[in-house]
Amino acid sequence: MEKKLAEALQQLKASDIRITPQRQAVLEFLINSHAHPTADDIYKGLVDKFPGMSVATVYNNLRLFTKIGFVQEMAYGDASSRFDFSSQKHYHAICESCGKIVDTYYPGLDDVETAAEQLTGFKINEHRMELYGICPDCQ
Amino acid sequence: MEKKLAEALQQLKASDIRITPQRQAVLEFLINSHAHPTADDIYKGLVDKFPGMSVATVYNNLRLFTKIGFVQEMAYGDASSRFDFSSQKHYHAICESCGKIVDTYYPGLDDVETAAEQLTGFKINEHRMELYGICPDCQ
DNA sequence: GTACCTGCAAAACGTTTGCAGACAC
DNA sequence: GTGTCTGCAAACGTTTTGCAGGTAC
Repeated sequence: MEKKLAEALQQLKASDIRITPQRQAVLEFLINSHAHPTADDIYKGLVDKFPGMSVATVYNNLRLFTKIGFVQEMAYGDASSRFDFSSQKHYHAICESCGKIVDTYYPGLDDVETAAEQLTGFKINEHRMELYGICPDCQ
Repeated sequence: MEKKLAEALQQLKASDIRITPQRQAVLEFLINSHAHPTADDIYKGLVDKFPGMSVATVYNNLRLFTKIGFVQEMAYGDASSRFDFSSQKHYHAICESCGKIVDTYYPGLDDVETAAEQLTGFKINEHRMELYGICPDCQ
């Protein structure tokens, strides 16, 4: 875990992006969180440690991290976007009852991309998938 | 096309849902549109024919249609949701440059659902997939 | 006639922006 | 010291809400 953070910080430094305490805290929160937090979750989680913390700062950094590829923004129907520190490729199983999001893995869906390229003429870079259903707790 | 509309109206009638002119117009717009319109697109497209038309009515009906399964809401990052009259299962190819959304088809991804069920314990009902890339026009 | 639907306006909500001061480098 | 980042508050755009009147059945 600490390794991921150190790697990420190093990449920031290499890109001439300043490492402010707030920025590092947002990054740390994302790496340590397994709950796909919203911007507000992150804000609420950090405002104790950083009393003056602003939501704008959270959004600023989330946008930055998304742009450089550290995190993925997920905007699934719900009111607010969720953010995912994506270290490896995975899909999301979303509970239609309680809204919980669980990571799930499935290999070998790359041929979908080539198939779509032939069908649409797009040059596909990546794909995402969401599986909707009922989680064990809600069944 | 008219067939789809008639079928849909019949299903509404069978569900004891009133067929108001505005409701029918929203439905018709969705069926005839191949452009995955936003709520505002629909409103703008209908306000000429229905001078008093309210956005609230558009949203009311979109929510209703989503609930009974006529349409799918797509909330992909953009500011506003898009709505898709889904007659058959398909996926979306989204251009990262211009935002265009094109339908694409790919068979036999149902085993992903069963795999996810075993991994997560979810009872999966459906899945969606988005392919991100660059469309022919933007390449 | 009655319940549901519409239109209107205001409000709520998540997110973005402008700006002045602060701070990482 | 400089340019970027932060915090604050106001603004923005989309969506929701409450309510009074209207209309499909």
